[in-house]
Amino acid sequence: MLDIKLIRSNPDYVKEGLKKRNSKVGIDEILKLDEERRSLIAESEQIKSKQNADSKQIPILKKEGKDVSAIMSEMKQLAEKTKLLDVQVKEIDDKISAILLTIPNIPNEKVVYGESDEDNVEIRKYGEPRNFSFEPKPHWVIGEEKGILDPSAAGKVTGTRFTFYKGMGARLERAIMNFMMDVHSNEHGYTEVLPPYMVHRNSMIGTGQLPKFEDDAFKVYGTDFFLIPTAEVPVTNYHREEILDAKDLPIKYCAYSACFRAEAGSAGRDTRGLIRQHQFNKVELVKFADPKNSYEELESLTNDAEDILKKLDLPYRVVRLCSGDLGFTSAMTYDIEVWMPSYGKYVEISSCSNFETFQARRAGIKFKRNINDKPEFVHTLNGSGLAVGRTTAAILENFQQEDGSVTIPEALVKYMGTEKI
RNA sequence: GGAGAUGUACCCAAGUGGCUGAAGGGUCCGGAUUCGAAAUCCGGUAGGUCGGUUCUGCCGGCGCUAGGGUUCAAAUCCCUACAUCUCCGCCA
Repeated sequence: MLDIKLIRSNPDYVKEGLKKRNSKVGIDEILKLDEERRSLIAESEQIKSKQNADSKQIPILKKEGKDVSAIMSEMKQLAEKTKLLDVQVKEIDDKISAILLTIPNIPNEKVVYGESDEDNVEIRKYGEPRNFSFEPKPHWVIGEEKGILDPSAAGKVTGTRFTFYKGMGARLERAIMNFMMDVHSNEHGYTEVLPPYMVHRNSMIGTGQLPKFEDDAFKVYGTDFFLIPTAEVPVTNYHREEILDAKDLPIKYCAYSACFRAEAGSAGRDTRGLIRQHQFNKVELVKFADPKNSYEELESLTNDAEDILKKLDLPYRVVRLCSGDLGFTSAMTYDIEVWMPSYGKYVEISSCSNFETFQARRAGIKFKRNINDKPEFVHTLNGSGLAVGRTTAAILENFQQEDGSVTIPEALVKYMGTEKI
């Protein structure tokens, strides 16, 4: 959510920023409503001030034995008037916030204009895609041949875009999860969190999944809960409606969770394999940072995610998303893309973003520099550290051998208890 | 799922319709005492948010878990929701 005061005081800056996203939103309408709102508030508060002063007289006059019926009936009229005004203010408030909730974040100035992921800017590359001396198989073929991935059983039990992992496949997924959590909590200084997998509507609004993207989420029938699309939602909302202490910043959490996405609108894409599932595992990194150094925190968060790929010897590159590919809530995002032989290209495995105050304002997450200072909104950041299913896929594909086996990256051997599968 | 209790500021806590935006503690800040400190004593502040403004201040609205309602007037009465605790039931 953008700051209404920013829109009020500098509408051209806001419009300019949103133009990058080709977003046509009602800034002018907001300005009009805002003005209307403030004039109604002024009127209502003036009356209330009189009400408060005058009704204090009532008990005093009563005590003196005077007649208060005249003043009481006058107060009644005032009360009716303010009630009416307050209803109008509420209506306008609702309209304003409904619009505000659908306005995307303003991109950081470093974010270049672009239409699609084609225009993303490559920042750096690590490792080289392997030259296979044989025809490499896609991970879904490896998975089927080795009996470690079974999407058709999941189709029978649940439906499309679900997978059973089995035997060494299930163990590999679990090994990767544990490895990632250990690295982030032991080496990178994140506090481990295991969050709820369901959240209520306000949490989804807080991190920006709602109200605009309700079709992408799974709603739990008969409740007001949503299945989390990412641990970002519960973990960021962990500090909702709080005022944090500046000396505790940055606060850093890592969380494993299953993630649930309806994937509305991606019918026919990535239909095979682990790339696009309704349910997948992910380790998420979340930071609450001082606005003064949040972009440094974004760099280090991205590095923390990259470190996993380095330790696993997987080739990857980092791109900065252009405005057209940037998520609704983000001011700036680095995608980390791992080399996926079956796709013949780099595929997203992590998305690391700085939301600046966009989520903090929605979720009410503030901090104070000093005890007597006014609270300010924190900057929230997050990134996958990493998507586990896609990591499994990348390992199966990148480390497959001609004889059909898959060697296990050194760092995972102790978690797997074997050097190859 | 059933029954009951509770929800007041940073923490504890008083308060059943009007002079209570909130007693009293604690915390915190300043001072006295002391070589210094502890203890003690004196004094002071009370969070947040939305408006206005002649803007490092001042004025006003809201605000006693949240949302509604009754009333000229609500922390106080009524309704709903949520959370916490205790007991019962069920259960990994």
